[in-house]
Amino acid sequence: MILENIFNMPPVKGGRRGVSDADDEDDDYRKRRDRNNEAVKKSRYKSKQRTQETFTRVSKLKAENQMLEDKVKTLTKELQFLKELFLAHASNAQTPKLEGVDLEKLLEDIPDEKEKKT
Amino acid sequence: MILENIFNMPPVKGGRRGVSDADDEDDDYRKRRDRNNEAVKKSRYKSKQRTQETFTRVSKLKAENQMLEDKVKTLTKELQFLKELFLAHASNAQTPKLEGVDLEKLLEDIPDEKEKKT
DNA sequence: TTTTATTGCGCAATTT
DNA sequence: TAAATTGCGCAATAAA
Repeated sequence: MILENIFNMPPVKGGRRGVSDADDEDDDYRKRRDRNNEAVKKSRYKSKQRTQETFTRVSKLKAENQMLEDKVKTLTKELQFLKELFLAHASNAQTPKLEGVDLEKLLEDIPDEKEKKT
Repeated sequence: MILENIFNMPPVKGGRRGVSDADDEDDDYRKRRDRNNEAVKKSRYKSKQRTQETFTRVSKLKAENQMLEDKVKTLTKELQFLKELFLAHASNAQTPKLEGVDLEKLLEDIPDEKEKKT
């Protein structure tokens, strides 16, 4: 945690460190720098990928959301309709005012709880 | 588009460019570098902000989505129930099998198409 | 301790 | 001409 700089020693051209080392350490340094530079590229690439995916994710979720909202709207309307139908029938069993409606079609339109995504 | 380097001239210590310029240009250079460095920080900060917001966006959308799915599920069940009720009544008007159900409560539970977000 | 992964930062090229 | 972006390398340091 102190001043180790174990990884990289700045190119200290003037002022050798040990005694029996010519340019071996320089090569080592370069080698390490190059490897790190590669790692950096890799890391940044991954990062960009994630960001991109996140944006895509937002798009998908927005679309899914829209679909669900439409569905809720439709279901609500159908329920509203049935509700009125019921009330009418209940309050006046002898006057099937709405009885003539396309009940069959309505029942067909009822979603069967299919379409379950994630 | 060529090799202009209009913005920054690398610190060419040795080898003056003009003749009547001592370190004015160096100061200029520094000044420009510093300003650019600031701009860079600012830009990267904004970038991170956007990324962060995007992540937040995903979370919110996911939550909203979950809510909508639950709602659809509930509405579907209610419709399913009414559907059966209807069929029972239609096929056998004299045998109100399901008539005893908590119709009132059901009707109350019906969403009133409120809650319209964006 | 060594190696790889992340991150902040500055330079320069390029874009706006 | 200045500010905003972006690719890139260095070094510190976090994570393996």
